[in-house]
Amino acid sequence: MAKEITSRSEDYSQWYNDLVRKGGLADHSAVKGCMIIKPHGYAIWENMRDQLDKMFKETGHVNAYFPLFIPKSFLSKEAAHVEGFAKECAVITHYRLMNDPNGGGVIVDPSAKLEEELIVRPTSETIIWDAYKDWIKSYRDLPILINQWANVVRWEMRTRLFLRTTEFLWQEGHTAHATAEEAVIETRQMLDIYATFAEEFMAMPVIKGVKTANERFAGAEDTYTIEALMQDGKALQAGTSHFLGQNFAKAFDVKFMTEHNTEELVWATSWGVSTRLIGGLIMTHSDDEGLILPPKLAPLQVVIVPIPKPTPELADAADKIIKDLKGRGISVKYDTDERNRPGFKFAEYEMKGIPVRLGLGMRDLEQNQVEVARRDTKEKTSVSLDGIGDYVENLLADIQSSMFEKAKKYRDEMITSVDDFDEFQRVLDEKGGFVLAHWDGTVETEKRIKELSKATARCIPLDSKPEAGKCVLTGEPSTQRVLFARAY
RNA sequence: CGGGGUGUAGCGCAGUCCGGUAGCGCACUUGGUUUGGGACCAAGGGGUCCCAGGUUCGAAUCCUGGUACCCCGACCA
Repeated sequence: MAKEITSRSEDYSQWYNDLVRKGGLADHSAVKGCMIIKPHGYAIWENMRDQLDKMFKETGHVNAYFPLFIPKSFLSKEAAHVEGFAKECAVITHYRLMNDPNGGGVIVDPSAKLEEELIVRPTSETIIWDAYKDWIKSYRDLPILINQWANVVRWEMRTRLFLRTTEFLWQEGHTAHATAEEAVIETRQMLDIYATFAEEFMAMPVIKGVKTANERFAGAEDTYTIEALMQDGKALQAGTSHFLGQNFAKAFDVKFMTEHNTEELVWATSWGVSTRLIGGLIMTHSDDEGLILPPKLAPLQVVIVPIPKPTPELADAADKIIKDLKGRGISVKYDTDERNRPGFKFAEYEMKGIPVRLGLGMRDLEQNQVEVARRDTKEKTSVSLDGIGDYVENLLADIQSSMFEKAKKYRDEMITSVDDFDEFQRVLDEKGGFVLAHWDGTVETEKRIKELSKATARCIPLDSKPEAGKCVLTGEPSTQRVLFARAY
């Protein structure tokens, strides 16, 4: 009728687009590859942001803000970093417009050319380390544990709402340490925070691991990642935490005096997650009826729908429920909109992924009960109004955990160990998901595997045990299995 | 950046081949009847047909260029 969603089986990409658009999360904007994040989508981001921010602060981090524009010369100071980002930077060349003397609106004023061009940050390591150079003189100035919430721009060739947009919102942590050991601990700590956030709040199971050299962040010594699996069997890199070694300290000449009066280079980390997480959230849980949101991140957790329409009696009953739920910190709305009938509202709230719906009509009131519908399983039950608060509170917790369990069961079933390349290819083609395979550790083999199978090395899982074996492609010796998948 | 597709009312589309002054469904407005899973009847309102140029007496339709989005590849969070 009003809003049809393409089914996942028919066209997975179109299903995703339909959910983003019809679920009210985002729209395309007038600028290529950029999106308008609409209130429902932005509210999810705000919930993610607030929770992560809390976790960052609990571990001693503070927020700051560095500029959007970076002098072009900064980017070229770290060789690997330039290599990684040069191809996707937006460049500011002028600072003024003027009326077109030939008519036809405004043109760039050729006399307003910048002495040094500016780039729009694709990430902020360079401008931050240029500042750290002045901030860090002594071991007493360390560590610096700064995070910033910001937008960044990466001029990608192909974009998809939330998953890869030209401009996106994220947080980037940038820390400076006196020792390598401390920086590594920080890198791993932030990876753990991301994993905890993904699993406990997004209900999205992830595999923690370290990236292969080929997949590593430009300028990092080691890149740690959390990898999630989407319902179509493709992997999604959901967050990364980098041990940057002394690469940026060298590039920006950031040294400090130790307590032994020696001069040493500073050790660094950076770590980030972005609005891409929203794409991961959608593709982990949602179904053909619309979004399914975990209660801990849902902009609205409970909606009460009067049946067939609002009346004073129903309003009284709803008020009592609202008071009870709000006292428990549960967000709830009583839908008094008389333009639509209940059936329409049911479909609409299902589309938007509201975890719990309470259907309240006179028939229910006469029996002192309410109809409770959970979005994740679409189960409906009638529950006594006495103790409804306890029931809903428990139900939300149950939805949160069962969404995680369901996603984890699927993910675990989609991890396949393979020992020869035919099987490697066949599993990817017929089943999808993660493939655990031996690899000889060379970039050449990794690239060859990608060419042949479209699958990339996602990570070397942190919990993997050393295991002697032979590379799935070359037969060369290998000491452990690596996680491969086709990825977003 | 290559290949394919699409752009017409808020949304989804027909009309384009074969040029003649724009239509359907949903949504919207008004009135009425309805109401436990996307209500029904009636009467209305709403359009630079993506943009710019060209051909023509006349262009949504033909030609040229541009632009945006979608799908598939190469590059990436």
